[in-house]
Amino acid sequence: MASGHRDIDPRRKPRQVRAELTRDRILTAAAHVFSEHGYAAGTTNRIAERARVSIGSLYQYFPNKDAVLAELMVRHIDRGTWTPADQLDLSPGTLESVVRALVRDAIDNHRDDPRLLRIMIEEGQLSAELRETITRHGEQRVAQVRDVFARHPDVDVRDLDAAVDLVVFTVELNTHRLAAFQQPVAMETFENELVDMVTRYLRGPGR
Amino acid sequence: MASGHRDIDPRRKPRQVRAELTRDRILTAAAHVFSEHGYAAGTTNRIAERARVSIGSLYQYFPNKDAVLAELMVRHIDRGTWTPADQLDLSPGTLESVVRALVRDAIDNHRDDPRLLRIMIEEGQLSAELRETITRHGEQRVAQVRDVFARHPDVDVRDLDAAVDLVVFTVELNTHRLAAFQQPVAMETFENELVDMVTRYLRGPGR
DNA sequence: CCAGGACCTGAGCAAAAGCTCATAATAGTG
DNA sequence: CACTATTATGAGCTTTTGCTCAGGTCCTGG
Repeated sequence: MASGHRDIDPRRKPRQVRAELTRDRILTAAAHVFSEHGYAAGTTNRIAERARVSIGSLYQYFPNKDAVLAELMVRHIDRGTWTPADQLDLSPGTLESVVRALVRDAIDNHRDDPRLLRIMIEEGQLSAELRETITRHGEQRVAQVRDVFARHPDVDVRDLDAAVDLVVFTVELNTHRLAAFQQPVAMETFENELVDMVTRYLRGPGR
Repeated sequence: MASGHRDIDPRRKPRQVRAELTRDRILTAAAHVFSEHGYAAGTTNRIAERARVSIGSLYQYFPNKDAVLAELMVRHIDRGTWTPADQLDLSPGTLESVVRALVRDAIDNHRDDPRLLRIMIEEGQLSAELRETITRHGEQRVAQVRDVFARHPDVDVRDLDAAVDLVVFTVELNTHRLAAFQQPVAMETFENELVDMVTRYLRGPGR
C-alpha cells in the first residue's frame, strides 16, 4: 500500500454546499458498506461506487480509509451523548419507569445500525485519541446512570459501582444482540422482561 | 485471487503422526494470529510463519483461509457441548447454585480466547452449513437450560422461553465482555452480582 | 462574463495477500 | 537398502486494494 506523506490532515475542507453533500454521501455509503461487508472487505472503491462518487473524491475528504470510519464513530458518539437535560428527564418516576427509559434509550441508539456499531468499536485501527474519547464517553454514561440510581430512593444494592456496570452493559449488550440478528423473541416481550429483571435486581432483597 | 477448482475438499488427510502434528501446529498458530490481528489481517503467511511451517503445508491441509477458521470453530463447539451427563450435573441444588454453575460454565468457555471467539462468530465467511451447526448448537444450549429451569421448583416466570433466552444471553454476553477487555470490576464481584440478578429474576415476584 | 479557485474524475501504480506447483525431504515397507 | 507414498518447501503468479495525480468540470466574486 502506498504510504504517502505524514501530514496530519492535508485534506480539503468543504467550502461549497456541493462538497458538503459529497462528503455526506460518502459517509452514508461507508456506513452501509462497512455494515454489510465488515471493515476489511468494505473497500474504499466499493464505498465510492455506492456513493456514486469517484474514488478520488473520497480521498479529497479523507486522508485514508481509517479516517472514514473514525468520522462515522465521532458522529455516532455525538448523537448518543446525553445533555444534563436528558439526564434530568430520566430521573423522576418509579424505579421501573427509570429503567424502562434506559432500555428505550438503548434501543433507540441501536436503531440505525448495530453491525456498524460493532465494526466501529472492534475493527479498524482508531487513533489513540479517538479511543480515549470513546472510553470517556462510556465512563460518562456509566457515571450519569450511577448518579440517577444513587438518588433514587428504591435502589438498594451492595455495590453501586458494580451494579451500575452490570446493568448498563446488560441493557446495552442484550439490545445490541436483539437489534443485530432479528431474534425469535419479540421486541415488546424482550423489553418487558429486561426491565423486569433489572428493576428487581436494583430494588434489592427487601421487597 | 486465484480461484482454483471447485472440488469440495481436495486436501490431503493426515496419515502419519508427523502430518497430524503439522495440522495441529497450524491450527494453534492460526488461533493466536487471528486473535491478535483479526481475521482479515491474520494472513495465511503469518499463520504459516508462526507455526514454523511453509505456506505450502498450510494449503495441503486446508483448501483456503476460511477453512482454517471454520475448523477452529468446529473444535470450539465440540469442546463446549454439554453431554446429557453434564446437563444432569447441573440440575440439583438451590436455584442460586444452578445459576452459579451456569455462570461458571460460561466463564470457563471464555477462558481460552474471547477475542478469537468473537472473530470466529462475527468475521470470516463461514459456510452456510457451519452457520447452521452453530445455530443448532445455540438452540440446543437454550433448550437444555430451559429444561433445567422448567424442572426447578423455585422458578417462577411469566414466559419461560423469553426468560431463558434473556438469561442465557445475559450471562453469555456479560462474561464475554469481561473476558475480552479486562474490566475494572473484579471477577468475583462480577460473578456474584450476575448470579444475584439472574436468580432473583427467575425466582419471580413472590419471593 | 471571465478568471481562478473549488471540486470531481478515473486510469493506474505499488504493496499486500491468497494460493499454486515443481521440487525436495522424509517415513514406511519388503 | 531400494522403492513408493506421504509430507514439506518456498519462489512467485494473480488478484485485490489503498491511494495518487494529471487533467478535467463547476461555481462564485469581482
